[in-house]
Amino acid sequence: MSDSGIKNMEQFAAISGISRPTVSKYFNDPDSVRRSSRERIEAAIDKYNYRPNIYAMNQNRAMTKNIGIVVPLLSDTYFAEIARNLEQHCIDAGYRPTMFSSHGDPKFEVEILDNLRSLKPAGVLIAPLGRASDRDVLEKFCEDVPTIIFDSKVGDIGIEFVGSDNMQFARDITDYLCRSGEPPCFFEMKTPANPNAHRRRQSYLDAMAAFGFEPQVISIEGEGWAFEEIGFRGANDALARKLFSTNTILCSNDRLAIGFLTACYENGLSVGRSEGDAIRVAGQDGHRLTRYTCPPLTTVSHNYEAVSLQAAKALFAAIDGQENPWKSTRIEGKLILRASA
Amino acid sequence: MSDSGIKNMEQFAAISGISRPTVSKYFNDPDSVRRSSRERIEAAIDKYNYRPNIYAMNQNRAMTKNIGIVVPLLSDTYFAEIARNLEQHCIDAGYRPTMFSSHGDPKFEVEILDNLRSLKPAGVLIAPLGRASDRDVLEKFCEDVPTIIFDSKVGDIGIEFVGSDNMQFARDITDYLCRSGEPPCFFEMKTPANPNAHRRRQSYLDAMAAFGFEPQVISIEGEGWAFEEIGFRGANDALARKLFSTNTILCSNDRLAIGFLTACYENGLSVGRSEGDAIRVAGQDGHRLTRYTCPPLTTVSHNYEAVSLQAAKALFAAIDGQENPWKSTRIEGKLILRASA
DNA sequence: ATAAATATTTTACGCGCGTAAAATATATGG
DNA sequence: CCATATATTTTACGCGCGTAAAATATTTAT
Repeated sequence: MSDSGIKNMEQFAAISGISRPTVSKYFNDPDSVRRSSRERIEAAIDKYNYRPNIYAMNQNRAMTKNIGIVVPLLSDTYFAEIARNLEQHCIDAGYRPTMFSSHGDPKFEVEILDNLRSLKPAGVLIAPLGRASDRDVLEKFCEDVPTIIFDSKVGDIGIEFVGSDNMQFARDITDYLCRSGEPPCFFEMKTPANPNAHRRRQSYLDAMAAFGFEPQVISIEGEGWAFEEIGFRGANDALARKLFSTNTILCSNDRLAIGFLTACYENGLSVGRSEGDAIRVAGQDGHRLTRYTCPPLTTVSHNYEAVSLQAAKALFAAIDGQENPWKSTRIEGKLILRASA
Repeated sequence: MSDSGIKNMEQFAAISGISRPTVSKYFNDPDSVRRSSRERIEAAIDKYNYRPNIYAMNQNRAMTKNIGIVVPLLSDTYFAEIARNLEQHCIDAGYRPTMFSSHGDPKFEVEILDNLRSLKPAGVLIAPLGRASDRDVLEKFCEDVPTIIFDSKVGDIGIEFVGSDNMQFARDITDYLCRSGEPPCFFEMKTPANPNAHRRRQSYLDAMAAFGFEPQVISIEGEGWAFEEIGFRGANDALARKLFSTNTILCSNDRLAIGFLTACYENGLSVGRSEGDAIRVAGQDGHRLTRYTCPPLTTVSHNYEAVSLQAAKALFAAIDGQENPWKSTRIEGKLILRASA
């Protein structure tokens, strides 16, 4: 019960006693052939376990069922989670998703886009690197292939943009922190990889201004994607230098916050919102593990499901030929109150 | 500067003034054509930005440069990390790796293997689901495609097996824990997804016997891959029922340990090896974030680099035609002492 | 039962490229 | 400058499959 010598559809059709094109039709839609043909083909499949070559199939197809999903870094849990969601939606809708990671490198991003053309995808869902992306290449790609941009907006290209409302994230959590204790200092990377970081900072500044509080932004050094380590070092340094003017820290993202918590722990600072606690720490993103930090981290979670569903549906609609005007959707996150703040 | 109407190598060759097969040769090895031809081709590439279709290329190639990398779950950081390593080795060696995730589902694993045949890979690196895998399908696949099995051994199939020495992991850390304090209880899932869990338990039992200590295994309920949650609930339950006979817990893996730490925190148990601490907790795997738990987690880390390098090299050798007898390599992990134990 | 309408299968060609074998161009030796 | 050896390029065909258009089978109407 495996590939018993049958190497292609030609041979398979021969032993089935049916012409190859009919077999081809069967694989594209089993109901498109006569019942008798179908039964003979299925009997042969059971017997020889034949499967058509998916790449050859797509070679001369008018429209493939392929969908490319591209994210900056699959090892980042946020992207892994959203990519996983998108993948599932594609599968449920009968598409064949393939995932690609740019590894945080614009060169890879361009290469992936080039390779994607070979796949002849019906559509593509991409979270661009952001400011590091080769904008011209991206734009040209969007002209040629139905593409949804998600997470980081890059101009008004593609079918539409879907992402989280990062300004709302920072606004809501700043608001909460201001009302429940000392106003927060904002803790971020000086040169963030993702453009959303800038929106969060700006929104923090706006929210603080609305409250009439003096904002304080601590921008730490660090390159790359090892955010926990960067946050840990930055926090150690900032704590040693007593840089924080209040006892409340809002981190630009959860991974920085995780590093921050570790620094607090090692400096003997008890984190939390209770009487005896020395410092409050909050993050943003709704990272999987924030429920399991010590203490559990207060954060604003992306609405992963809504973002991925909106992006997927928009792509499917475009593939189905619907011509909608370009639009940008930013979905609200949800404040998750835990012990850390 | 993008695809300016040129849709295939035929057209590209025409405007370059060179025959298509020569262009084909160029893309397979730029030095295999006359310098003058090469220059004309490269000028045309600059001008029209043409790239051959990678899937059509592989259609009738004697040997592709494709390598498939298959893991049970890309969202698990251990697999994400090892897959990332493997991917890099493949790229460095001039291969084209493609990553696949079985999503913990044997059906997907079989489907991936089917699709992989369409890719005509030069070789495959796969971490099977383990006991859930369809063994017959796997075995048949290994007969047809040069395959290295890593992480979980399934029979003696494939070119060779490379994994971590899980028995050494549990032995060494049990040894350490016994020497540095009370002997550990073993905390694990009752029905682990990965067969290595059984090796770790057995090795714990052996090590305890060697010391003459009474072993204690706490096997908790829980299905799926949400290990932190499973560990958290199991720990809460076990702590409430005072199931642990000593103050030291060795978790079967780091993700369970992360959940365990959270349970300790919420139960007011201070974790660590200092005088005033109530409990010691250790994990196994060397999960990325164990450095940033509170307290940082003592664990045994996989030698990711050695495992992935050995697996990749073995595959490359097999692809190059070297006929080595089947072998199994288990690479030692490294004890990482931190504050939790 | 027969002609017309409809469903299904075949024929014939194409997709984008690799690759042996044949043809041609360049290099080497005298 | 010509013959032979060698480096390159072309010719011709194949890979595994999709898809219009033509051919055939089946169903429906009369």
